[in-house]
Amino acid sequence: MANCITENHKRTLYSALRKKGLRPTRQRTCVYNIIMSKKDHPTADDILNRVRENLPTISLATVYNCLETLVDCELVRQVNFDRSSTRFCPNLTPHAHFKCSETGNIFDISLDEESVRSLKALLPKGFKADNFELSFAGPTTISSN
Amino acid sequence: MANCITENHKRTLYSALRKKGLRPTRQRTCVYNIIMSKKDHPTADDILNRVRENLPTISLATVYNCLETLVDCELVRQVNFDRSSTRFCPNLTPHAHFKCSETGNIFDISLDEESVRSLKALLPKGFKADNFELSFAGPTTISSN
DNA sequence: ATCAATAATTAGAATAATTCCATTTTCCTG
DNA sequence: CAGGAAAATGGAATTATTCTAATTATTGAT
Repeated sequence: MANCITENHKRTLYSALRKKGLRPTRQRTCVYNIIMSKKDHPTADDILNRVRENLPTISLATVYNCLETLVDCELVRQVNFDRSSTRFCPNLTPHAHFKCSETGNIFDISLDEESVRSLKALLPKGFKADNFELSFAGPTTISSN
Repeated sequence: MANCITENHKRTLYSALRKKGLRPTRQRTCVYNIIMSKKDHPTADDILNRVRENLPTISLATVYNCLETLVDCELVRQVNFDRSSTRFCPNLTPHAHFKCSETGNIFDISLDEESVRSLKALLPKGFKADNFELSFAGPTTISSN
């Protein structure tokens, strides 16, 4: 079953890479699988540690390169909270983020089409949003999503 | 007239600082005035350069210290776009930001009470937002606000 | 006004995250 | 399977920011 999911991911990854004339390397595949296999928001360093279980010699620079590629191919998303390390997110559906002020946990807050439309409607004439980022911070009683 | 505004700011600053038992130093006053005197989104480095016209010997560390103090006192706001330097914002009213993908210009998009309420209403039960950040990116035909 | 106590400023070193660079390795094509 | 392009690698470099230890400024009490 886990393999099944991975096979699906493989196809998604390969076709997205091919579309841009990029090669499906072991490193890219592994970084992508690691991100897809856990619905959280790891930093590049987290990802390095997880990937090293499979590819012990991968370097941090390569992790950064792979992540840049995956973001360019719109296979994963980048999330920034203030100045802390960039985090990476497997969720491609429209959503906001909530960072718990007590635990630091990050939650995806899914947004339906209507909410996205009303968000973009906040912009006055002359502004056209290609993308947006909405993040909340505060306390929560929820401990995981 | 410009002096008038500055006098107003001085009062605001002094009382906010006093409330926290902090001293109104020349550096803090100058950094605050510089930020209030132009409705843009300068980085710490921008602020250093502007402040040095009045206080040629101020150090970058002091600028960072002053900014931290001003943010703590809720006299100015901090804004982050991706990983680029933190920017500072004199606008304390509820607003979003729009970053022009062509020029890099940053615009404040003001939000009325109703919009703020509907933003916070996007959160499911169990989440309580102390604050939020909403930023858009894309092209615009507007050249300055 | 002066002084001591405390807070703030300063320059430069240190840190953290990320990017750059030069070299080596891998992958694809013929 | 050889040659060329792309990617991976380790380490150095860069950028933004914070820390540190020494100096200076501010304040409240005399």
